[in-house]
Amino acid sequence: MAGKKYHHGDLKNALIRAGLEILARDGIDGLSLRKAAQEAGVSHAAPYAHFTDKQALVAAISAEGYRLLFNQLKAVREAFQDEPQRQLVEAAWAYVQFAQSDPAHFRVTFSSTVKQEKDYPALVEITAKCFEQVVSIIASCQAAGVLRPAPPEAMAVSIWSAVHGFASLLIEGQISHQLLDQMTIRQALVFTLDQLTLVALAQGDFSGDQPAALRRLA
Amino acid sequence: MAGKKYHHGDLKNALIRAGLEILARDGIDGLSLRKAAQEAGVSHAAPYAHFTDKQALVAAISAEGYRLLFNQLKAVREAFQDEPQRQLVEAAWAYVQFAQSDPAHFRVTFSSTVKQEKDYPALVEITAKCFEQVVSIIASCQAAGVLRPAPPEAMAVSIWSAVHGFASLLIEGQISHQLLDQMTIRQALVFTLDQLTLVALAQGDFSGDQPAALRRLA
DNA sequence: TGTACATCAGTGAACGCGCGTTCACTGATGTAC
DNA sequence: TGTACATCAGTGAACGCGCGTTCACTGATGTAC
Repeated sequence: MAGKKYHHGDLKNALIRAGLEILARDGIDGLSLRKAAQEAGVSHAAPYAHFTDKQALVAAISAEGYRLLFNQLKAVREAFQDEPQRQLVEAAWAYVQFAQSDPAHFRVTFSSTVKQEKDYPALVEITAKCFEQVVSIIASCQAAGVLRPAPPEAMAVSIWSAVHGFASLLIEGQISHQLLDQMTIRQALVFTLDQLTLVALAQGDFSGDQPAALRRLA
Repeated sequence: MAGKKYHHGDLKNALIRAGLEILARDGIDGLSLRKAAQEAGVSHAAPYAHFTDKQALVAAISAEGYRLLFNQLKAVREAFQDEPQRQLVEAAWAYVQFAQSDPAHFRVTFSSTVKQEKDYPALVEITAKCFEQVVSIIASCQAAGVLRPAPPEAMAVSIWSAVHGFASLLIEGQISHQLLDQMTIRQALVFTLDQLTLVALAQGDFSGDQPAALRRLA
């Protein structure tokens, strides 16, 4: 769409996309406004027409991460409308896949460096929308007897903690290779969720042979 | 012990301590070799006599974090020798308190920036020792019927994920204020652990009024 | 349809900064004799 | 006990770098008439 014109046309979004590429390629410490400008094919001062400072770009990138996640969570809820326990598994899996596919973006998204300021209402809003999706899934799992009855916000924090911790430890390379030799990442995730639910998810899981994997480990 | 002598005497450890102070004060991006040298009262080139590069100092600081945690886990096991479920709660609590009391050190400790290299055997070793402590606690909980029977390494990953996730979300400011107004951090942690155990921890918990807190939320 | 002009997204030079790292050096320490 | 010397932990100047941010500017765009 945008050629080599003087006016770029959609530089703001181009800078966000550039930032995502830099994160994927160079990691979190490699992200700079100057590099984003260069990646977008624009002089290093141009970004200041669209972002007041570096933090504003980081906030936009973080919001983009939440937006990505929100869309996935919504899609999962729609795809498995009457299967709350499957919603739970697939939502968690989407979360872990986000972390795996772009660890630096995942880290930026959930880091607080930006958040404490209230200067980014769009970020706050999409964060809240994400959390609502999680709470909805949790509530429907409780209604279906998949999760214990308890205040859904509290339960959401517990489940989210487990999934977020799993994703974090995974991308930081902290999960023992011994374990990952014996089972797939998805199986390890479902095993973890299984500890939190009242019904056995693993047997209903689509990858099939988790019990065998566990037997091998024992 | 060390005055203003030309030879410092214990510069290596002084640099690690300096690094910890900088982390606490300026956060992860504020950590530099030059600042650590200054904080230790030494010229900015002096650290190179003890660390080959910046990464080596970071690795040492990470190892220090694991050492801290290891000591706490060991102390918990010794203090509650025949109460596995209390070991579980107090170990998790020690972990969360580490994160809360020094978030930047906590992040550095569990970040992989360094770890992939095998150049830091001391770091790898203390990491493994920490994980062993966790596995031991989990295994004794299983033996006591507090946790379901399953390969303890797999169970350890699940529990660790939940606790690590909780600690991470907490220090990134992601846990809803609404929830934290209704219950203490310890209560929220115990609630989470409760979802993972076969017996109710909350009632045996020492802070007492968690059920009331939950009732308030509902 | 054509022209004057306001708007504003971009440019490029310049600023000051802190960083990691190297290098020739120097001062203190401790050991061999 | 005293002296020569090797060792090595520290110094301070210097390197090159990329960064965030500002500033006077310029070129393209679109609107009023």
